Amino acid sequence: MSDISIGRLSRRTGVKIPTIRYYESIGMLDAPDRSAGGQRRYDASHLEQLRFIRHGRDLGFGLDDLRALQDMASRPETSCDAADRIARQQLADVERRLAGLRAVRTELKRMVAQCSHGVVDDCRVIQTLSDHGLCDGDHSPDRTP
Amino acid sequence: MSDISIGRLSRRTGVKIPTIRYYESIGMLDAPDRSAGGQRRYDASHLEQLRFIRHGRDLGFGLDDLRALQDMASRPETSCDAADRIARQQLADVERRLAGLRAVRTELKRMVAQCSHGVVDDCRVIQTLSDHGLCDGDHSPDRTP
DNA sequence: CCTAATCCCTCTAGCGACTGGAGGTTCAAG
DNA sequence: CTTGAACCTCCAGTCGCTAGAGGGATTAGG
Repeated sequence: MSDISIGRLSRRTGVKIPTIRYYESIGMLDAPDRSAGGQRRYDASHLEQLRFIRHGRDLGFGLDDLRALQDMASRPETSCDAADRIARQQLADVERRLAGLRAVRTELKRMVAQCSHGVVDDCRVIQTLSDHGLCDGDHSPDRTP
Repeated sequence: MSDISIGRLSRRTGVKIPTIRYYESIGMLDAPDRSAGGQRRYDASHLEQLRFIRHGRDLGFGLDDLRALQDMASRPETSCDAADRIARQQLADVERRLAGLRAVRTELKRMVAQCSHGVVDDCRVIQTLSDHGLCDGDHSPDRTP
């Protein structure tokens, strides 16, 4: 109905053009109709769908989770327990990462504060990296797998 | 001198075996001597080097940064300004991500708290994802690029 | 109607930082 | 000397994009 080009859709959602095509290629976003010349023509429903994905990504959900949530959204009479579970999981994950990042920040701050701005041999930044014993040692990895 | 096998090195540093080999392949970790049969034999200096990398990774430094820091560590009489800059940058990055994650946590909490545990059509989790207007809207993306 | 500028197409390959598996070799204890 | 654990190489896959090459489509202006 609205006949939106991919560039326009990109501007309206803040999702880059290659990313939109990528989402289509992995089945996250419905394939739109094409113009006579083969260009993608989106409508309001795609806009909505892509905003859903974008918002979910911003909140840190993985594409698999979003697929599941999208799926639920399309069946409004089913129970939302699964959605709730996914969101709670995500929240727990975010809390975990926050805790890790806070510990990391603490150590980075100490490193930076103690740097004497002299020579590498006296530099707290490099000393700390070389010897974990110099720091509290209870900062968990930030790896976000 | 110490003749450490890769498995032992892995256990001592908490770095997985394939990761150790990967580090060697990209030139992050010095290639060790080999046994007569071609197996890697590490010594104390590798242990130290790998702990340096491990600790840096735990603090969220990228491998390129760590390469630079390692390089500096090996030239103790040079100025540590560059090291300081890298660490400050990393700290700024961590602060940015903390801010993003906190915003994300806030919205996730609201989503979860308002879920009525009924049917998808009334589920705040899915409603929020569908319509960004329902939330404050100022949570920045968590993408960690 | 024609042209130029802008947009869009597919396809392939790459990023960072690993992780895992297949299929084969070596080491160390008994 | 045998056995089983540990090691080797090579390749492919993960996640979520992102970029570039080499072309075709669309659209606004003249």
